[in-house]
Amino acid sequence: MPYDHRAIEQKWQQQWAADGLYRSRVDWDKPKHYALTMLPYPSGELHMGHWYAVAPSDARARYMRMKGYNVLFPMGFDAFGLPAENAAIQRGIHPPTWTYANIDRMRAGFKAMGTMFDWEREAVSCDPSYYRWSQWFFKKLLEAGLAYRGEAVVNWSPTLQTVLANEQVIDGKDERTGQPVVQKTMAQWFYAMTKYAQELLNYDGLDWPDPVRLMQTNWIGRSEGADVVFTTEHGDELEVFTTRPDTLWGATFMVLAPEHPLVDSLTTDDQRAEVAAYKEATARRSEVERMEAERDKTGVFTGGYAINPVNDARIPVWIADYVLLTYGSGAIMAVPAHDQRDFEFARQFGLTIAPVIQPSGEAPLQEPEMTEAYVGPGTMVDSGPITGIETNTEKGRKNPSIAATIDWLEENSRGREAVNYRVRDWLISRQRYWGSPIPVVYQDSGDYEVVPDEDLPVVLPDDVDFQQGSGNPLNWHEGFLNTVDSEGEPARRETDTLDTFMCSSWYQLRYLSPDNEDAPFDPDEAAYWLPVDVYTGGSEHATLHLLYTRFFTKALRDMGLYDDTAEAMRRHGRDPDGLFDEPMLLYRSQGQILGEERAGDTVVVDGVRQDGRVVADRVTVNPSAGPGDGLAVGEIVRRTENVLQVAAGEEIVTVEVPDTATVEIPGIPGENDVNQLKHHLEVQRMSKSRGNVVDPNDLVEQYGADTVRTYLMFAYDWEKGGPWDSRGIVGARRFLDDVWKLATTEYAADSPDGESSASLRRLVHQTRAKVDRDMAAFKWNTAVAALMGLRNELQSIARDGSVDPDAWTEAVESLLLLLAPIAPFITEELWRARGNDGSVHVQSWPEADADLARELSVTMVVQVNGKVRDRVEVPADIAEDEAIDRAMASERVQTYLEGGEPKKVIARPPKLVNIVV
RNA sequence: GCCGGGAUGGCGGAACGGUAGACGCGACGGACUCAAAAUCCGUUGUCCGAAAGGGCGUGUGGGUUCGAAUCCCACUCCCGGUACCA
Repeated sequence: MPYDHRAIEQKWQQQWAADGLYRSRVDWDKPKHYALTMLPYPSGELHMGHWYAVAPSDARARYMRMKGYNVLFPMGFDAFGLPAENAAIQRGIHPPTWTYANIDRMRAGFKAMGTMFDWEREAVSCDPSYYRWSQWFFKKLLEAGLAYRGEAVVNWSPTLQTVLANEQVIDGKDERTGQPVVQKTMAQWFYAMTKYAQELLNYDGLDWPDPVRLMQTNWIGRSEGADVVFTTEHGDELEVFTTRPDTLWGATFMVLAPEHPLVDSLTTDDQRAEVAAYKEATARRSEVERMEAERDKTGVFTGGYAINPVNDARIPVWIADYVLLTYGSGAIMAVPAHDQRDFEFARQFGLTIAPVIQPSGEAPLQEPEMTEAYVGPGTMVDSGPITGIETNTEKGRKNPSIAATIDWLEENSRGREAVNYRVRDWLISRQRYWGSPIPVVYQDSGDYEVVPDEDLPVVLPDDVDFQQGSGNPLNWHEGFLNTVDSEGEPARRETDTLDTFMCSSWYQLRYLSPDNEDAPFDPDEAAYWLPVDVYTGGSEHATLHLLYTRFFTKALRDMGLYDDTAEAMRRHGRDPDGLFDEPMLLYRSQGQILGEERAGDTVVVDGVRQDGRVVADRVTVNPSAGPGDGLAVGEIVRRTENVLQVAAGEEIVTVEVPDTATVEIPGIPGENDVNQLKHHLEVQRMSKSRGNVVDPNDLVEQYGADTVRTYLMFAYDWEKGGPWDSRGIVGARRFLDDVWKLATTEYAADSPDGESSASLRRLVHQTRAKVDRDMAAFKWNTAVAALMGLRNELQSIARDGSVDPDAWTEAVESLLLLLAPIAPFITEELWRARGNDGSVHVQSWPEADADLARELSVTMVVQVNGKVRDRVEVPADIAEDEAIDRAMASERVQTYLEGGEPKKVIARPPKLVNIVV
């Protein structure tokens, strides 16, 4: 009976559904395990990246189930977002139509993948029954003072009169029209995430990868220092945050962000034109560009002055784009002698540089000889009350000069100790249609009111017209816009929608009771399942999504939204203390599957040169063509629609291929067109626009889902990812073919012997231990490799019949059980075909017996000066003396010793002895 | 720019500071076959050597150590994030 993956996978998909094998229900008598993997955006079909993320997570959930846990492993869809609107605009498909069709395809894909998702717990974020609660949470946050209306800049396209996503802006221009984009300030909604900045720095009790914690810690960016109040000449207060208040006496100018509110009043009439021009230029730059330290410093003098509160010095106020309004107070005091960026700025514009630290034991700093800012330790000079105090490189109060300055500032009411965070409040407004409406109405007075609970959700209207204008169609949907406030007075609805990160900040709660109409989640379910025990997802989410969801959990806790859950926990004897501080206890991230590298076609182009490019009338694919065979000859390195970039020798030639041109591709029969020309692909992220997508459906059809799962888990270090290789998959299929044969062929014990049987049992129990360890640690590739190793051994035993039947059966059934989480279909079929009762997936995990796994003899390496010179078989429990004797007895070692005594011997029995001569 | 990660045979990848290259792909040789595919058996880092054996070898340059792919310092290139892609 051959291995027919199509029949088997169909059969078990249906049988499992019919048996309800993957329903997960609260059972207080069993330990729970909430396994969660990031919900996908429904972009179309499942692609290789989804398989790579989800199949191992599914294997992990199955493993935990076999380990005896009651496992909850749900799936849903993060269904609001930009691509649906793009489809609407470009192809005229309505966002919900497009989205729900994609969800149907992807759900079917996950079933074909063999996942153990409990589909009765599915949650879809664009469904009104879901976003009703997103809106409700917004209300709660607003009532708790954690949501507020503020101002923020957006990418504004003056041509389209619309707000663009960062992704839609390429090099300061709109990607579709090529027209410039400017930064524009708008009133928008925020969550006060900075209130939780300090708590978010704490990872106690969390098993999260160090790099993720580091990135989040850096993202939050805590710095200690002081707030110091300067005054303008008009008497306006101008507060700055500084980490080096001790250098206040060296502040020779101030720099404000160009958007700072005091810029206009500070600017003198002669500087007004220049300042206005600079502000406009800044509006065209992105934040990343502004922060590039390598760039030449730019800036403009406002003409205004400020008074330094420590010495009443009158210092000029400049504006420069390297100061951001979003960090600190949007203004800095500049100490060019001791800050490199300020130093460069001062040199660029000829501003005063005044050293206030003298390095210890070095020549004193002197102007104008300084070539860079001095940031080392020393003694404070020319600094009024703190002159003579030592300074080191410590931050905050640990630095004596800073501590002294803070004390002085506070005593004299000129400033105070302060902590500043780089992290900003969470901007949740999106000027988009395809998102959850923000449940707010605006009265004629300009005041706003929240929509009452009984009117939630504010439903997103279906009848919108994307063609009528550009941007958010809610802006001119009269039926949506016009409403009344609580007094029955006319009011206008908020047309901004919620950031989709908000939907994904609480979805783990909705899975607990997706149909609940009374609350976002059922406290009785939550009491059992929360918190998430294992979370998996892409490393690209390390800062944004993972910080947002941590913030959200803490906010919910503080708003008392877990109180009922805690109560239910107590009823069941579970201590709720600390269980609502963090959403996910353990997190692991997987890498990305990149596209397969591919050479482009070598083409011969004939046509005419025109405006620096070639307009082709004939393009012929010819791998052996050389220079001179046509107007342009070479590999296609890039193709965008009908424009080719051809690498003709050193030069890249742009070739336009009009409809009238002839395209000849010898490998493809019939009439050819420009779309069939292959261009060079680098190893890079798979995406439709790059044309390097590998469709898993084709592979499932050809090899089966089990093979695709096994291959994806085998071929990469899961946390790293790597480029797709279409050839390697046959190895995974061969492995499953071999497993099939081993489990279905009658074993003939022709010449059983005790030693071979014990040796096989040793390997089986070593493999059990290895796979157990690897699966616990998400090391899928080495787990599969260990199973392949067992396969190899069983194949050789099948040939010589050297073990007794019991040892054989134990080995084969161990192989099936250990493989079950990875390849659920074939193992289920084989398990039952061998006459076992019940599903392989509800069996107990085959635990290793340490005694049976213990190795009796070991190959000991004998090194001379760290180089391997001999190997000897020794008992695994060999003593150190004995190991050294055995090593010294080696003839090979003796030739290196040349009769002398070793200088030193390092013994690490039973693996190694190193003899130094 | 800034933050985080990575680099090991022809390829994907293994290796508690202790035998570098497990496992797989590919390639090569052989068996089976009229032949091919599939399958099975074997070889496969590289150089010198008939062999025994030896030299070299984990992105680059230095360092620590009896011993470094692994730890430290400096660099190069690649990937992810950079707050409106999700």
